[in-house]
Amino acid sequence: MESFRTPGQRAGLTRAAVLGAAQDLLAEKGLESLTMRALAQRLSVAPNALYSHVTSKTALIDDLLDEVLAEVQAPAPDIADASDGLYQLMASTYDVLLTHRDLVPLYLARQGARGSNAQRLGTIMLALLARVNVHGSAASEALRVLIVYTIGFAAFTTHPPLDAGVDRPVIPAETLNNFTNGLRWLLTGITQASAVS
Amino acid sequence: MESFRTPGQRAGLTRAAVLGAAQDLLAEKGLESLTMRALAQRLSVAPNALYSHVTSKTALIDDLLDEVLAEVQAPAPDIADASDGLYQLMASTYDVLLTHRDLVPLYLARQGARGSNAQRLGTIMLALLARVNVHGSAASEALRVLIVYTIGFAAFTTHPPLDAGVDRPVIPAETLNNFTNGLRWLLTGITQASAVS
DNA sequence: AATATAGCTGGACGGTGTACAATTAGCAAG
DNA sequence: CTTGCTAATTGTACACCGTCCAGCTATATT
Repeated sequence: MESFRTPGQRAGLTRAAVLGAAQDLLAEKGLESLTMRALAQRLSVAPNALYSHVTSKTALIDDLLDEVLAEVQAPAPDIADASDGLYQLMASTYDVLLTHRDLVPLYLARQGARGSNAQRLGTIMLALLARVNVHGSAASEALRVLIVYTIGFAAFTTHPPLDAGVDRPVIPAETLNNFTNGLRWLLTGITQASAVS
Repeated sequence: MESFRTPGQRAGLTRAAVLGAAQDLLAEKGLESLTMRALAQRLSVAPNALYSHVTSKTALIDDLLDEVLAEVQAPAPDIADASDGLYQLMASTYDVLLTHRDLVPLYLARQGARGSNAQRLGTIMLALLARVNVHGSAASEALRVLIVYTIGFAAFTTHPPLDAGVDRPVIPAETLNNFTNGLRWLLTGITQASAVS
């Protein structure tokens, strides 16, 4: 509990170590417990020490969000069926989000992470959309719809939904079907719309 | 700035007054400024006084969320075209959400408000879904998809999206089109799926 | 070897939500 | 008309939060 170091002595912290510990703490104790003080304690360090490696808690979380997005498996932009590529990408995103349940509300509260990984995924999505003849503003619209839907659905999956009293047991596999169904609806809608215009 | 009342003297607070002031404060100063102390000051009352009418800040916000949902204009359950009824309901919800921008992130972070108004809307939606031959678990799935999509889209509308660098000006009318397009995709998907099964 | 830099600690500041005890206004009952 | 109970309100305070500032010193730079 007490301090082992006197001022001036180093603890060998790294920015990566801080991010990693934050991710662990989040996974173990949940979002509410992710506090700068708790994080510092886990690293056996004074709370202020963190600010040598992270400019603010907000920035820390932003980095966390983008770091998670690195796990998303994106299909090659030249995949045979572009529409299928979009499907795979969103499905993988959904999957990744479910393995980091506590972060999901943050994606929403903040806004979908402008980090480099997010940009990478965005670019791939736009490329795929272009291959199904969706360009310009229509493309960014479709992009938005897909992202919204995926993150939103993850939010409703991870945290208990409202349920207007129908059937009780929320089976994960069912929920996955639920997600993929809606996703397909959106994708057919997007591609059909481009066929008309 | 100072206290006009001595302990024991009443201020005539009501639960409704507290909720109302909270809503005003939110609209005027934004989410960050909605603090128990600020709320108390606006009502010329000590911060603790609020706890005679509200059990916690969380509960207060929950009530706020549900109160806003009362503004949603729901179509009569026996509207001619049930699918159109769903469309109108979600469109109205989207509209209401946009007039309370600061609450939107809260709907997501928390989870869609289990209050009485939310239940009322849920029931109506299920009734409409039944009329387009969607029942049981499929119905609650569809319900979830529609809610997720609407709230999620509102979130991306109110708070600046990420934008992978295409076109700049985010015209509200365009965004509305964006929303209604996706909504139609979902609705056709939902109804078509029921036609198959 | 001298000096700058950057990591760390101690301590503090201003903010938050909220519990506790003491006061007293308003109302019901005698 | 008095008495007493309940519930609204205040003052005070606690524990916690994110973060700034000043000092110390191990390390990198010159």
